[in-house]
Amino acid sequence: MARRFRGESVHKVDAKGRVSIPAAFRRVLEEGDPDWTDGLNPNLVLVYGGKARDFIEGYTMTSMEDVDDRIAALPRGSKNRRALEHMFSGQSVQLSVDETGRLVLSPKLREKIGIKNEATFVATGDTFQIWEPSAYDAHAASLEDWMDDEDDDFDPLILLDTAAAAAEG
Amino acid sequence: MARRFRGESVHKVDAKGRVSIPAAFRRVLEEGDPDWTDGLNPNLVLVYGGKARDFIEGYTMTSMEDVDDRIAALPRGSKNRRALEHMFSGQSVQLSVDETGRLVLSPKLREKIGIKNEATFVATGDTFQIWEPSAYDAHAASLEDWMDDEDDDFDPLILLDTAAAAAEG
DNA sequence: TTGGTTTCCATAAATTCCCATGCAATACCT
DNA sequence: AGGTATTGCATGGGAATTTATGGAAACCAA
Repeated sequence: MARRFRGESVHKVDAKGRVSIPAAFRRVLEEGDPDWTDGLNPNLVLVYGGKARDFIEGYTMTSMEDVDDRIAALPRGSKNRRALEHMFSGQSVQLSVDETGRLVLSPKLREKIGIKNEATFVATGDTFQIWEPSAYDAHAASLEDWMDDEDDDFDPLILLDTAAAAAEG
Repeated sequence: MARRFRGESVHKVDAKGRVSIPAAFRRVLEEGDPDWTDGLNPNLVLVYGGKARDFIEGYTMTSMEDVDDRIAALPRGSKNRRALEHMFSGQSVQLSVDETGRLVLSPKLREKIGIKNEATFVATGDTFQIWEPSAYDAHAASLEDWMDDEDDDFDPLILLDTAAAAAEG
């Protein structure tokens, strides 16, 4: 596994849809783009499909290739394969980071997740997500409250205990 | 299990957020970073998530990989997995030790645990913790008081007995 | 020609890099 | 053994870069 995305931060989105990508994420995108070389700007893929998802998902070039390969391994014409192709091929865009470290979110993408002047970038391992800030805060709060419902000095790592995890799902 | 962190010490935090990492911890970080080689500076990951936690947790690269792998082994989309991803990917940073053995705590991290000019580093086995000194002192005192409540001739090693540990939590 | 796109230029604030100092711990020499 | 040179560690300060963000000008497709 290559270097992972880590961290979360909020950035301004201007009238043209430009947003700075967190600098730390740029390093990961660079490593994850086979065509990238020092001085160039890395490419990436944004997936905006999934009606129920209220975020856009960002992939490095290599992790997207990996997803494509796995889809290609499914039986041709199967329902699963077609659904995945629709989402990852149809409902996605490839673009590149610009000279100043920004990417441009087209009006279509902005509307999809309701972004206005700001966007929250969140790492999720080998991909990252772009959210409308308040939607993200609500989402994060629900996850955190759930964790805190446990013992006072609950250690989240307990969730890693496979037995417990299997029992609770 | 690789070499473990041991000991505790207090260090100055300057206006830029720079803090020296206890030298002994650096050796562990070096051993725990597969990319490290003599002359280079080791990388590490700081986890600052967990509303209830009043400390930041430091991981070596390999122990963090281990955590990531264990999270990846949980069912995709399960609540546990999402909560853990949120905490370990979203609420974490990867950074590297600088030339002089320091790391930089961003304002965000300092605020999280209320650090001003000093930080206490505490070993906890395969990870270490960074605390605001007085908060740590209080925490340590409560642990010690708890042990003192036991019998006069109480041997802490009794806590190692798995049956007893499971029964009392 | 109108709205959406790119390019190119500009800048303040945050972050990294480089150099410097006082000590403590250790090694070295005679 | 006694003293001296050497190395490592904790901290500071300032300069050099990188970020994040804004705006004007050149493009373009419909």
